[in-house]
Amino acid sequence: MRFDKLPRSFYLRPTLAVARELLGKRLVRRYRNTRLIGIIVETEAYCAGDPASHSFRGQTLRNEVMFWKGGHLYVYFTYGMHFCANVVTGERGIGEAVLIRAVEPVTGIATMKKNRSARPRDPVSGNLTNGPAKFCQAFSIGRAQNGSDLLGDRIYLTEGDEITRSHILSSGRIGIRSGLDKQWRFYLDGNPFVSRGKAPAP
DNA sequence: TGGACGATCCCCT
DNA sequence: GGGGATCGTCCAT
Repeated sequence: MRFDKLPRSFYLRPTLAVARELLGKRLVRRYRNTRLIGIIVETEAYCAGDPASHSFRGQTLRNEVMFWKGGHLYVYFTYGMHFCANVVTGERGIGEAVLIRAVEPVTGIATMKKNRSARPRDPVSGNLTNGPAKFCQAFSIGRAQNGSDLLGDRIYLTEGDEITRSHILSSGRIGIRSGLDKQWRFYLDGNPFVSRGKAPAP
């Protein structure tokens, strides 16, 4: 197989390294006898001691999965209507994760469009997965996927094409009110599937 | 038990 | 560029 599944050891490393190196990796979602695949093009890191992180005030029922061992999927519900998906990093009990903010659709685009077409406006491919909640909707990721093991067969990550380090940019994270000084958002320079979210001024 | 708010998105002006 | 949708979660009464 050309694109091998990422091993557990990939996730058990410093969160910022994982956030950067997730760029270019392929996310595979088995869904109704088909396969949805996207290349990760934008991530954000949420670390221990970080006031912007859900884990900052300790473990609760909601953020429990964030404290699991690296290589699990933490899915949360927000704004009364959206889901966002994170890759848990580090050892059990740490509480760190990487938010998947955008992917480039590769396989199963027709299904992604269908999943996104609950909205009246016809989604075009550039508007399918260029935001954390859009990606979850296109890939049909919701509450049932919270806690998924990324070393399983339903949702997992694989190697991708090599990404040149100089093609990776960083910025402040989007949509948060604290931790604005941290340049913990990573994305591929010039990739059209990166979200158009407004980054806080540096 | 209540209220404030959120790691967003979409539509309108 | 601004506001509304919409509800689970958490913390303060």
